[in-house]
Amino acid sequence: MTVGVLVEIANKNVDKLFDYKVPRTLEKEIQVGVRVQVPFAYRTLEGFVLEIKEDDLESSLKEVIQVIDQDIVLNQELLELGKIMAKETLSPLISCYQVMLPKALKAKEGTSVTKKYETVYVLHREHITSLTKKQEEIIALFGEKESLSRKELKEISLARLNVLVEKGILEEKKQEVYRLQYSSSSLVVPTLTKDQEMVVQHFLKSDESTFLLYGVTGSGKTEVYMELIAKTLEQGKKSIVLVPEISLTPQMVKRFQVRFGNRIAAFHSSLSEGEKYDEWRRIARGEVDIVIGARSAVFAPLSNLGLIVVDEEHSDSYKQENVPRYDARRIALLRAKHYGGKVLFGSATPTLESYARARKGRYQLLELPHRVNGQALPKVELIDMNQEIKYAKGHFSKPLLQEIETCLKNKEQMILLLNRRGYSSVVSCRNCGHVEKCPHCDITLTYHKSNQMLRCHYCGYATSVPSICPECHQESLKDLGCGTEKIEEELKGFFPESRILRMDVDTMSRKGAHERMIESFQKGEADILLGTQMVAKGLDFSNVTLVGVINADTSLMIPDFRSSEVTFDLLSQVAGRAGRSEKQGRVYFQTYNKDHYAILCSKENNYLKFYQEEMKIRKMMKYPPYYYLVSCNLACKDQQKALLEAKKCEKVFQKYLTNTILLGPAPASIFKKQNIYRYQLILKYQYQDNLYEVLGKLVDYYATNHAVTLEIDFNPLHL
DNA sequence: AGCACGCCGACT
DNA sequence: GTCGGCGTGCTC
Repeated sequence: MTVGVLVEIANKNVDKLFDYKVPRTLEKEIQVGVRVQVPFAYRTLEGFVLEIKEDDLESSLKEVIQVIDQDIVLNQELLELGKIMAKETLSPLISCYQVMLPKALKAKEGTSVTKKYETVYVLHREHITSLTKKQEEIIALFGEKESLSRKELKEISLARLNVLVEKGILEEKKQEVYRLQYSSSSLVVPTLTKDQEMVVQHFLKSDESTFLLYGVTGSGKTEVYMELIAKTLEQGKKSIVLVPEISLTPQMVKRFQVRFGNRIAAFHSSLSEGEKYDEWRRIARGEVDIVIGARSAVFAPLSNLGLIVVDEEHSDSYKQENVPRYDARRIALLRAKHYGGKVLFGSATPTLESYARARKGRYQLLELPHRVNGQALPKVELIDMNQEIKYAKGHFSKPLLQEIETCLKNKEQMILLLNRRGYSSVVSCRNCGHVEKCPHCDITLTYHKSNQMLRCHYCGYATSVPSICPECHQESLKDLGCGTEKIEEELKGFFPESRILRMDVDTMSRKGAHERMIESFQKGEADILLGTQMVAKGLDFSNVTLVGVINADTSLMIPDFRSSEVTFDLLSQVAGRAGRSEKQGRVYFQTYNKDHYAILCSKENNYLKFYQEEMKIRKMMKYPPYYYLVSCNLACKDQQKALLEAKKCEKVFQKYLTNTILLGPAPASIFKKQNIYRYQLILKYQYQDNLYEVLGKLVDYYATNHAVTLEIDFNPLHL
C-alpha cells in the first residue's frame, strides 16, 4: 500500500503530495483524511493522507512512521472544499486544511492538546458475594446505574473502592469526557412579530438558495434566525450561525441555549484549546445540530447542512487577513451548495456587494423595516463642530454636555463613541511638527499615558517619550492625544460623580474583560459606557437612552475607498444602540462634515440613499462592486529589491492582463513593518479569464525566491 | 520551512 | 590557502 501525503509545511515548494510506503502493520489504520507521521528530508513531519494506492509502487519510497488518528480528521467534503479554497486564494493547500481545524487536530509537530479522561467505576452485580455494611452502602449509591464516575463517588475513600475492585465487583475504567457541559434548559419558543413571521414565510416558500435579510437595528433578526433554524431542524438538517469576532458570541450563544438546549456547540476565543477540541468532536460525532461561532466556525464538521446564517454580514471579521485569505461568506455559499442548503446573510447595513446582488436578484432580499418594540428609530442630531468648537469644553460641545447632564439626572445610561479609526493619541512637536515613528514599521507611535510610553501598534516596539524634540531640539513635545483615556479624564472633570466604564483595546487585554464590562453596564453599575468601535456593535441595553459620537468623521479621513461605508456603518450601528425598549432614544453626532452623505444618510437612517450615493462613486472610480480588486504586495528586506520585483510584476501584468486596470507599484499603506519593505500593485478588473493562471505562475516563481515574497489578496478589505 | 551544497570575497 | 557569506535547490 502506498499513500500520498500532504505535509505540514505551508510553502508553495512542498504544496503537493509526497508518496510513502505503508508498513503492513499500519495498513488497517490508514484512511483518506487521517494524519500520519512521516520522514521528510532529515526530520519527521506530520501530514494528511489524501490518497491511497493499493498497489506497491517502487520500494525505494520511505515508510509512514505512524498513524496519528483513529478517526478521520477531514471528511471528503472538507477535503474538496480546501482544494477550492487553495485555488481561489492561491494559498498552499495545507494552510487551508490547518485553518479548518482546532489546534489539537492540525497536522503540526508539537501540538499537545489531549482528550480529557475521568475514572469511572463499573458495577458487576454478578460478582457480588458477601459485603460489609459499608460496602453495601457503596453499592446502594449505584441505584439502577451500571457505573458511577469518581466524582460521583467522591465521598468514598479510594482504599474502600480498591477493595471492591480487587474482588471484581467494581471495575475501574478510563472514560472520555467533555470539558464543557451544557445544561438542557427549558426550551423557550418566542412568538414572532408580523414582520418577522412574513420574512420567515418568504424564506420557507422560496426556492432560492441565498438570502439577504436587511433589517434595521432592533428589528429582531436573531428571532428570525432562530425560527429558521428550528424549521431546518424539523427537516432533520443542521445549521451554522456565524457572528463577528469576540464581542457578540457569548450573548448570542445564551439566546440559542435558551431555545435549543444542549444540541448546540459554540466556538469563541475564550475557549481553551482543549475545550475547542471537545466541541469539535461533539460536532463530528453528530451530537450537535447547531454551531455558533466566529469566522472559522464556518468549517465546523457538520454534515447535512440545511442553513448557514451569517449575522452582521458587513463585518470585516469574515475575511481572514493572513494566509489563507479566505472569506467566510464565500465558504458559506460553497458549503451550502454542496449540501443543497441555504445561506442567510443578515445586516442593518449590508455591504454594497451584497445589497447590489440582492437588487440584481442573485440573492433574495428580505426586509425588516421596523423595530420590534414599535419604537421609532432614534432621532439623530448633528452638531456642527465648526460652529460649536468656540463654545466647546475639551472635546465636548455644549449641546452634548447638556444631554449628558440630563441623562445622568434621569438615571438613564449612555454610550459615548470615540471614533478613533484614522488617528489616535499622537505625540508631536508643537514647534516643528515632528512626530515620533516606529523604527521598524514606519507608522506613528501611540502614546500610552498609563506607563508614559510610546508604542507601535503593529510590532509592539516601545520607547519612552523624549523630553526634547529629536528634530528641532526644543522642549516642546506635546500630547495631542485624543484617546479614550483623555476623554474619560475630561468627563470626570465635568461630571465628577458619574460612573464611567472605559472600553478600548487597552482595557480589553485580559480574557473575558469585555464580557464582564458588558455585564456590569447591563446591571447599571455605570452610567457611561465610553469606548471605540466595540461599543457600536450589537449591544442591547434597555436603559440606554443617549448615544453620543465625539467625532463622527475621523473615519472619513482614512485613505481607503471604503471609508464612507465604514463611517456610515459605524454611525448607523451606534445610533441603533439607543432607545431599544420603551424609552425613546436620542443620538448626537459631533462632526466637522455635516454635509457629507455618509453622515447625512446615517442621521436620516437612510440606507438606500447611502447605497445609491456610494454606488455612483464606486462606479465612477471603478471600485467594487463594479470592479473586482486584487492587491499584490512584494515584500523584501531590501527596499530596492522589493521595488525592482514589483516593477517586474508590473511588466508581466501589462503584458498578459490586457483587460485589467493596473495601479502602482506604490509603497504599501504599511510601507515598512518589522524591517520588511512592501510595494503594492493593485489590479482592477471585471472580467479577466487568465487572471488565476498568471497570478499562479508568479506565485510559483516567487516560491523559489527566498528573499522576496509575493502576497496576493483577492477582494482585499483595505488597500 | 529548513538545511545542504556550492561558488565568490577577506582573513589567520 | 581557508572561513563564511547567502543564492539555489531539494525534500517521497
